[in-house]
Order: sequence, then structure tokens, then C-alpha cells
Amino acid sequence: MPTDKHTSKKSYAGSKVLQIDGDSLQQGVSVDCVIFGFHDGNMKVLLNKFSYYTQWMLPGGFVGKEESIDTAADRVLKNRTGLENVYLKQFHTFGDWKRTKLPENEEMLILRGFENPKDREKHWLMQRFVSIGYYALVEYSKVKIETNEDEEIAWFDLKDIPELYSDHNEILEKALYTLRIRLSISPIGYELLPEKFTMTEMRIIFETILQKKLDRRNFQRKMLAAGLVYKLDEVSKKFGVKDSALFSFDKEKYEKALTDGFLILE
Amino acid sequence: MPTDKHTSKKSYAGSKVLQIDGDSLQQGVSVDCVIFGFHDGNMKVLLNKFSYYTQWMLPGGFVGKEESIDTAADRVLKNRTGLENVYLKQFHTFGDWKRTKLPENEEMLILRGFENPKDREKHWLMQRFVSIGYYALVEYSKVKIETNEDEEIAWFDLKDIPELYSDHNEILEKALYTLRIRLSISPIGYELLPEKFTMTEMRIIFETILQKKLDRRNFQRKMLAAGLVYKLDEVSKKFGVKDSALFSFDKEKYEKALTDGFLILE
DNA sequence: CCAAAAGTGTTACTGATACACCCATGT
DNA sequence: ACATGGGTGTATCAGTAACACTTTTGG
Repeated sequence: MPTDKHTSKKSYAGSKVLQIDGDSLQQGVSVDCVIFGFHDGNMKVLLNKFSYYTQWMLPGGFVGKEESIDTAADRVLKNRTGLENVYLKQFHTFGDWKRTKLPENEEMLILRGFENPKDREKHWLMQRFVSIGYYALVEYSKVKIETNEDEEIAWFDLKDIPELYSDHNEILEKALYTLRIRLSISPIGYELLPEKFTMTEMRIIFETILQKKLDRRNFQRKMLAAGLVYKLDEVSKKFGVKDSALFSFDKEKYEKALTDGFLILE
Repeated sequence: MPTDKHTSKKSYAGSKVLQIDGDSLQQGVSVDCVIFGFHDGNMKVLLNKFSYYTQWMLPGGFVGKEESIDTAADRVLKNRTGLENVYLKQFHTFGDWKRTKLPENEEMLILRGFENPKDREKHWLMQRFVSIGYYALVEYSKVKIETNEDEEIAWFDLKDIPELYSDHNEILEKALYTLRIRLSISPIGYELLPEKFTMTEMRIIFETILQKKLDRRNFQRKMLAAGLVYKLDEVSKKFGVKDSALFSFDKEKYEKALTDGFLILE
């Protein structure tokens, strides 16, 4: 539940979130983004931590009264990564009534000067938030992380995610699940990989999302047969010790596979 | 956006929705249910119409401040169909900022005595609602429809849906799309069909959702091969003129196919 | 010299698809 | 008699899955 560019009425040093004017927001609605990247042979997720919370959380934001939820998600992504027009899709909405009735929120308010319990109770931050989850696929190298004193932002290895704020671990799990379903219907990788990549990089993405090993020979054959990728006349040494061929996506065929369907289930 | 069982502060004859105490609700959040049934060889959707609206709409409801969104959806389904513990899944959240800023809502308030524009503007019904869409699969014959003077409820043939309130046609389309994706991964039918059914009934459901014809022979072979259904020693004349065999689901295998995945893509 | 990753090719088999013909019955 | 839906069987073809051996090079 993070900061945005809303004007402030009061100023609470070191806690941007309290500078937000609650009246300009759609009450009790937020968006959270699961931002996936790929680097060094590992799937990564972008997380942030506010100075006034102890746990990491998914980058999120509130929704303006006259703002569509998709626009709010775009804004959150742009704020945190600098990226626009990337793959960003809504996948699930989280609305357990206790999900944001958390002691850490109350503690944060106490720390920030709301000593009277009645004041805290009335504060717009203390209501239950229904949060709409989005997942994004971004090219790791293009993300510009800007950490400031209020907010720390970092990539985490998917295999090494800490315990997150509220139900954010569950949100991440659900995003992965959705990605798995999507992958069983259409390919993934275009948005995550650089222009030139090795077949191993692409395969690792599939393996990570599907959570199973794929035969490297059958995998390559299938991708080439589907026309999704084509081999370049270049080699690289990204992974092993031996040169390996570089590939690029055939954008046209890839787009076609996205809409027409494409099955990979080994 | 329909009625619920909330206590009223004021009473406005003939418009239950205005009897709802807005303070007990999560502001600006609602649920809408796309309830699918199957009858007479056709896929059906349950719609309702309130006396103070001209258009039909999807059965929906508001979310209590201390109520989970899934519980709200369960409640809406129970209210309209009498059914509990049926297949009901969230599929998408609709949050365009203009989606419920509609003249019909304002007109409804005028008709119900809110003559002062300022009063209407402040009314909790006039804000933008973010609506969480759920779809349900129910057994047609088990649904008990109870129409009253305020609310008319009826099944509509999927091929014959009128223009609905707000973006409800879009919500219905999206529900169908989601169902199509689900069907490409796991079977559907258990929740829609009676205990005993003919293979043609089952096939029609698949054809309707996938929007394409399936070869009846291959279809039956595949369902039997997967062990999803088994043939009974009974016959019926539901469809054609000739007796046809009745089948039942193998619940265990069906559940297994739901989780393990099952592909039908002819 | 060995481990780790990459390049290359073949085989077997399952499952999807596409058909053809006959049967039963209500109109 | 004929249209309509139901029952049964089969041939083909493509795509998946399983698998082995060699090459390269950094440590």
C-alpha cells in the first residue's frame, strides 16, 4: 500500500503515505503489482519496503476516485520501474475482510503521531482494503530502480522470497499460478527476455513457471517448429562454458500464438 | 446492484436498494454473479430486473464492511437461487471509473424522492463502484426462482441476451471467455448436468462454451477414455427420436482431472 | 582430465482427426 | 420414406516423449 502523487494536506515527515489526501481516493480499494523479471538464470520479483514498515511488500497503490483501476496499476508500475506500455494484466482480487486489519498499520499510525485510538480508528487507512492484483512481465535490464529514504526497492529471487506484508505471499502465489495457466495456453518470454537470448534462458523461464524440468532438445525443437523464435548467426557464453547460439523472437508469430493458442505441456 | 438483507434506516416504498444502510457497507465495492445453467439443450444465464430500472442486469450485491468478497458472492447466489455450496469462482474485477456513473442511477434517485441534485450527489449509490465478477455453474432444475414486486428474475438463453445495465454485457462476455479457458484445462459439466445425462447434453455444453462443433464420436471416446464418465444401464429419449444411453460422472476421476489438468481442443 | 553445457538425430508410441455405415423411431 | 440423432469401428498422421553420443572449454 504505497505512495502516490497526491497532494498533501498535512505533512508527516518520513511517511509519504500519510501525506495522501484520503478524500481524493476511492475508499477501500487498492492495486498490488507482482512484477516479474528474469536475470542471471533466475526469475525475480520486484519488492519494496517502506521505512515505517518492517516487512517487504508488493508494489501497490491506491485508486483515485476518478481513475480506472487499470490506470492505477499502470501508474504504480511507472512509479516503481519507470516503464510504460509493458505487459500488465489483472489476475485476481483479494478481499478477505481481515486482510488489512493489521497491527502493523495501527503501529505505523501510532509512530506517526496518531496517539488517540479514536483518531486511528477513523483514519481512512484503517479500513479493510479490497486489493486488485496485477502481474507484469518486464525486461530486467530496462528497470530503473530508485530507492529513497522513504522507500527501498529491490529485486528478489523467486526462490528466496521473505515473509511479506499482509497476504502478499498469497498474492504472489496466485500470480504464479495464473502465469502457469497462461503458459499452458500461450507462450511467455517475449516480455521477459532481451532481444537476443539463448535457448537455455528461455527454457529456464518455462521451467520456473511450470515448476518442472523440460527436455532441452524437445523444447528447442518445439519452439523452432512453432516458428516462435529463429536462430541468429551469433553466439554467446551466458551460461555454460561452451558457446551457445542466440535466438530472437519472431514477433509476428509470437503475437499469433498469443491469440490462437499454443500448447506446451511436457 | 441489488438488494440485500441490511436493515433500513428510512423506508422508500418499492425500492429495496434504497433501504440499505450505506454505512454498513464497504464503500464503492460490489459483486456481480454470472450464473450459468443448462436446460433443454441450451446454456442459460440468470438475470434480474428491478422495478425501478428498465434494463435487465446480472444478479449482484454490495459487500459489507466486515464481509469477505467471496462471502458476499455466496450470499448473492443464495438470495437469488436458494443454492449453497455450488461452483462459484471469481474471474475478473471491473473498475472503469465511469462504469456506474450512469443517468439511470440518477433518474432512479429522482423517482424515489431525491429531488435536490446535491442530495443525489452525496448519496452513496452515486459513487463509482468497483465490481468483482463471479461466475457460477448450477444445476438448472435445482434453482428456485422467487420473483416479487420489486425484483423479477428469469433465465435467459445465452444466444438471446438483451442489452444489459451498465457494462454487464461485457462482464458476461468475460465470464464466458474465462469458462472457455477453464475448459481448455479441465472439464466442465459436473456442476451443470443432472445426475444422469446423455452424451449429447454434455457435448452441447462443451460446444457452447468453446463455440465450435465437436465430433460426437471422438468426444464420447475421449470422455470415456479419460474415465470422466461411465455408461449406465439406462436409456432416455431426451434429444432425438431414438433412445440414447445415459451416463454419470465418475466424481473421483472428475475431481482428479480438475486438479491435474485435462485437455480438450479439437 | 573432468564437469557442465551445447549440438545433433532417431525411434516408438500415443492421441487427435477424419471418416462410413447401419440402426431406431416419430412425423 | 425420410430426417434426425445414436451406436460402432478404423485408418492415418502428427506431435510428444524418451533417449545417446559427441563437442567445447574452464577449472
